[in-house]
Amino acid sequence: MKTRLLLAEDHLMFRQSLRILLEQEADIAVVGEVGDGMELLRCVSEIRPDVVCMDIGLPGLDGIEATRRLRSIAPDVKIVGLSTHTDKHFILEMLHAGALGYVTKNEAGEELLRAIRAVRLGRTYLTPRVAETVADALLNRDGSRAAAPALSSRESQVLRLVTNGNTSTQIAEQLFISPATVDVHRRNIMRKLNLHSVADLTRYAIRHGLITN
Amino acid sequence: MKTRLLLAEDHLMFRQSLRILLEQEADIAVVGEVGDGMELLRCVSEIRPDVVCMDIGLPGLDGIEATRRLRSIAPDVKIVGLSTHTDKHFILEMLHAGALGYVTKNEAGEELLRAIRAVRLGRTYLTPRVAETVADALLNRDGSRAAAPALSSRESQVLRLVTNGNTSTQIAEQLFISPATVDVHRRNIMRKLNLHSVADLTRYAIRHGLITN
DNA sequence: TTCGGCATACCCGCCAGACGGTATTTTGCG
DNA sequence: CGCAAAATACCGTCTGGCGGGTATGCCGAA
Repeated sequence: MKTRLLLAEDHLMFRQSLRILLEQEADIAVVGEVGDGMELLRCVSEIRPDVVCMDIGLPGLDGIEATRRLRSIAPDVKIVGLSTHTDKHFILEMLHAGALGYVTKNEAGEELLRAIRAVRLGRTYLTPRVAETVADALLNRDGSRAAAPALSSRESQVLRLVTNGNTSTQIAEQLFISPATVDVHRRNIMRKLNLHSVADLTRYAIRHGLITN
Repeated sequence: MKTRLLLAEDHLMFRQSLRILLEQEADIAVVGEVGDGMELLRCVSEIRPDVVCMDIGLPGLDGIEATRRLRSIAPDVKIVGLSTHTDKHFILEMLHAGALGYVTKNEAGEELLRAIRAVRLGRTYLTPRVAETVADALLNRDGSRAAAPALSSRESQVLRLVTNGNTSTQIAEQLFISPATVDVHRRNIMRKLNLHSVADLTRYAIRHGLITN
């Protein structure tokens, strides 16, 4: 019995070529392709795949949210996260949402095959590189916090102001606190998020909807 | 005689599967794969491909700069730009740098084949969607230019690197120019755009599709 | 109650960002 | 060919980003 696979990936060209790669394998049958999260949820009950390869960057409904919902409507469908991101944030969110495997697009197709075969059997599979990232996150003492490096409300506020182009002094004036305190907040934010420049912070803030663009 | 093709694409998995897709064609032979821009420039004189499929998001040396340099060291090699971006900035920069074709990853593999076959003959090929974007850009020149004064290609490149979290020194190393020059570029960018912090630049770059999020 | 997280605040230093000039070479275009 | 623009490069100054400490009071959870 072949593994029934569904590809959820927004880049058509990648999806097409990945399909060809996967169908060269004797034990895998690609039974469907979708290009966005809503489409995935609509057709999964009809297609009944064993495994879904889920890109994180899906339009409409992102891969993490799609995974969460897919778990609730079809708990026996196994999910492999597939992404360009090596960022631990994405990996942990994806696993927490219910993915059993995670592979980055930087890795060989062989890795994806391993992941598909493992999750098919209900096992988890992380590529060595991904596993390393997860291990690092766990060893950083904050096992629970590492998944969602939650900022305090004050820190979020400072982050928002920093990424809107304010200097520490300007922020201090707006919040009626000392510039030194703002500085400490910013440093704590950077430590928590493992980011080290205003540009990185700004991209993070936009990605997480803290500021509008 | 088959078209000798070289793939320059940083995501290994996409590269592998694209290779399989392309090699199903009788008139195409994939003669090499590289994962970054410097590697491309090193091996192109040895491999002597007819056509290079160039991803814009190459690490080390981005696709636009790699295209520019490739044109100077091997002018008879035809280049197809390949990117996730549909933004006119990227498309125009890439074409200006010397690419004959441009295809986005959102499109079918068939489009890439058309582009490869066209540029092999020295013709240009833009997918309909890309052509539309280019046409829009040309027609809307007044409005867009007035609102946002055009950056030179070098300036766009520096802006991209700055807003990706690089320091002037790092940028200088990547572009093989002096940090002082990078500094001048950044100041010119800021003057032209009337922006005065890295955070502002980053939001601008994201808003205008110069960098991904 | 003790420990950790949070918010507040300050010390230090280093270096990069921001902004002001000036000057040369290269290049694109009419 | 000649000009304008771009790209290259250096000279300053000064502020702020960034990271290393340390310390205080408060609060909630173990």
